[in-house]
Amino acid sequence: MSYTYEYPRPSLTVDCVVFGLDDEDLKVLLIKRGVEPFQGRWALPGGFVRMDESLEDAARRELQEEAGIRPNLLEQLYTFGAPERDPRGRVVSVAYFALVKLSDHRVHAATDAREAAWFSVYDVPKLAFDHADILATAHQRLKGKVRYQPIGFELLPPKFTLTQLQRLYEKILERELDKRNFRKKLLAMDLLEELDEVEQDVSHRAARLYRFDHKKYKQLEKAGFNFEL
Amino acid sequence: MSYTYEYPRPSLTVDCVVFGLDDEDLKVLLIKRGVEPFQGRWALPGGFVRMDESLEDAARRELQEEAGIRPNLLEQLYTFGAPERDPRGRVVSVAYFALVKLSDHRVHAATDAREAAWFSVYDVPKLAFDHADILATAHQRLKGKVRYQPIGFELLPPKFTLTQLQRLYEKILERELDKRNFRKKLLAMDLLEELDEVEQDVSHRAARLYRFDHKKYKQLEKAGFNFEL
DNA sequence: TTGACGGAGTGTCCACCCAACACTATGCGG
DNA sequence: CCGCATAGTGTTGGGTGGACACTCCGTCAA
Repeated sequence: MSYTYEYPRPSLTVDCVVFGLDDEDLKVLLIKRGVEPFQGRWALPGGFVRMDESLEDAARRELQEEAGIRPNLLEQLYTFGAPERDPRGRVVSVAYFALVKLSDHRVHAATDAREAAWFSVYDVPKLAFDHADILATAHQRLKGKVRYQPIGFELLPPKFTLTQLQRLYEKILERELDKRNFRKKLLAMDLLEELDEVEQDVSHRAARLYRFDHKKYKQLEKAGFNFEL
Repeated sequence: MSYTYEYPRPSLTVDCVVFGLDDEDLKVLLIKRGVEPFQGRWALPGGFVRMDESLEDAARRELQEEAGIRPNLLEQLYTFGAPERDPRGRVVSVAYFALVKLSDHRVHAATDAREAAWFSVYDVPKLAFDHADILATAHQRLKGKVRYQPIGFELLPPKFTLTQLQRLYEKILERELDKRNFRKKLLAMDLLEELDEVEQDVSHRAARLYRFDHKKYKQLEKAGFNFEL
């Protein structure tokens, strides 16, 4: 089977930068390449776009196939099209940006046929293609976006403590925040539902659990409310 | 001449949303299509990406060819890849966002071989393909971006009055601003060079001219300064 | 020449938001 | 029951943003 065109066409791929958060660090999902080029090198999950699927569908499909992941948040990041970015020829890649709750996915990624693993974004091996550029772009986007959109919650379990949330922001923004000011601000937004539950299995006073109220956020957003910091 | 591949490939195009500003309104550049599909319909300037040029180079080339325009600012906007967006088959388009000083380009665009014209963004004819979506995305980006990056200056002549600048923001943001507060804020940023010149040919007191200091902005930006509103 | 018109240019006050800052409360474990 | 680790809680001062109105100046026409 082959396909013939009157003019030459680039290949089109999608690549995904999937972030997760655990107790130590902000993590990114990588796949070890099984074939040339860059065989054995770590790379972002991704692959060729099929003719009958949208770009976002392609990204979701590749994540499902390569790592068994269904992200909570998936959005287009940037399209990388430098002529020499792939040694096989002209390949243009539409990069996507995804956030997952690591607790849901830690096992999955490691047990798939292909070798997949979470790496700290501060300690990433040498990557295939221009994937280091893509990762850097995504990391920058995360740092910028987290401040004015409530996407941090996509990285936490559904029920979380305010301290967990604060740690999340501290890790992503790479600076320390004041506990009292942080709580004041978050609670004042009225986006967190205070649960009648506390965290379990801790050897000290247990903290109260909260849940992010997506519905209320959508309402407030329509009314012109702006999440910030 | 023909090109054969083992797997099918989408076509890849770039489309450009070029904004300009004149005394009345925010304008966008459109080209009248001379061929099917959508012959005679207005569309964004754009075309196919060549195998040896980057995406941005393709966007610049198309703008030059179709409208004789070299934009002051050109950045990638979003990639549109819905399977049915082009009746000719699968065509994925990388959209670019551009700003020009209309005074430089008003004539050029109208005198080129192809029919090109500036339309108010509030009164655009029915567009070809999904170009209305692309335009809407670009317009939204402009509104968002203008508030926290000093890109408005790319729409004005090199020397401008504070009132012109204020009108620009009012048109883009679609709300009125307070004159004193606006001046206070802009001048406090220390990014405008006060010239020893005033505007000419006005039938009232002439306003002082200013110039945007790109060099100083780059310095301040490195030092962590954030332009805002 | 002078008066009217049109837009240029200028300062203050108040309300709110943000950053800095330290102690008490509670539950667990030894 | 005592120590430890983390939870949880208010006040203050400085700075910023928004509201607000009058005088200045150059042109043009009577």
